[in-house]
Amino acid sequence: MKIGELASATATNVETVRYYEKIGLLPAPARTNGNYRSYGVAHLQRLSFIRRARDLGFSLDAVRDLLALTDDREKPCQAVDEIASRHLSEVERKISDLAAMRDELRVVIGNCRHGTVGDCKIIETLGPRVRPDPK
Amino acid sequence: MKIGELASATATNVETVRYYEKIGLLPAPARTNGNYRSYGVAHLQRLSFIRRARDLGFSLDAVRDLLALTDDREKPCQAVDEIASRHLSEVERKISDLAAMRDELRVVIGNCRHGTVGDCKIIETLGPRVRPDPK
DNA sequence: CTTGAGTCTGTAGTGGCTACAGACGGTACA
DNA sequence: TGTACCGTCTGTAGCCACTACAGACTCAAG
Repeated sequence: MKIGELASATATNVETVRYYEKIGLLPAPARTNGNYRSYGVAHLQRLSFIRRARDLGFSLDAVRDLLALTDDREKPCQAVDEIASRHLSEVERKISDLAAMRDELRVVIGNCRHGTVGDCKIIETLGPRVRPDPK
Repeated sequence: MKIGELASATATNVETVRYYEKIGLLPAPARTNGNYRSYGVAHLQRLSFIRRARDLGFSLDAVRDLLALTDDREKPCQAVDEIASRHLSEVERKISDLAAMRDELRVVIGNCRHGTVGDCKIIETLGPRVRPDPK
């Protein structure tokens, strides 16, 4: 399988595949006579795993850890659970941060009376919350 | 006001203040005899605005646009409203992306039977969804 | 035999900072 | 007066996870 086929089979950019190889996430495949990368099923499986984990928001470091764990089938699953759970809390934290942003943005936008910038409530709300001379 | 005071008054890193100056977001201030940056109230206000907008998730480019708008008080507020509204939809999109991730992560983690990696449902769920030989 | 698509390596850019290194300024205390 | 120490200065490099080239090649179709 050539890199373009692998890439399209996994909905990945060709450049990204090469990047994963460079950072050691995907093993370097054999080469054809013309020096083209030649991938097998194992590569396809591994890249699919990586993509799916990335889609779920795992960092490349986390993916690396997960991949390392899959190599030893005897290890307890706990380490995997831990990585996933840590990531879940991270995602939940991001959601609540964004939800707070969203609520505040709605208030800000809701105040807009569509006049001029001079009496724009959005600008005003964004504007300086200056503490009176902390010095 | 020295850079450290400005920074702590706005909960910003000193490096970030200098970075904002470098990219033209914050005007270069006067210097003292010893070549220290010397800020006035206008800088404090501008940086407060920037920080608040950043806290609400606006990109530096959006902040730049907002700042440009605040300079002409006669302009209609519509442009401001547009930037903010566009940003709000962006935030809402991110929230729903993350919520989808969260839901899927919960399913994945919920499947964990705490055995060994060999029969780990997390790894399995993450694992290759290989379409049978697309060639 | 040419054309065009795919692939190769290597480097640089993105956003928004953050982290140094190495030199200089300013102040508090001995 | 020395000295210790903090803050500040400039400039450069690093972070994440790619993405976008440039310039050279391989290969299959017409």
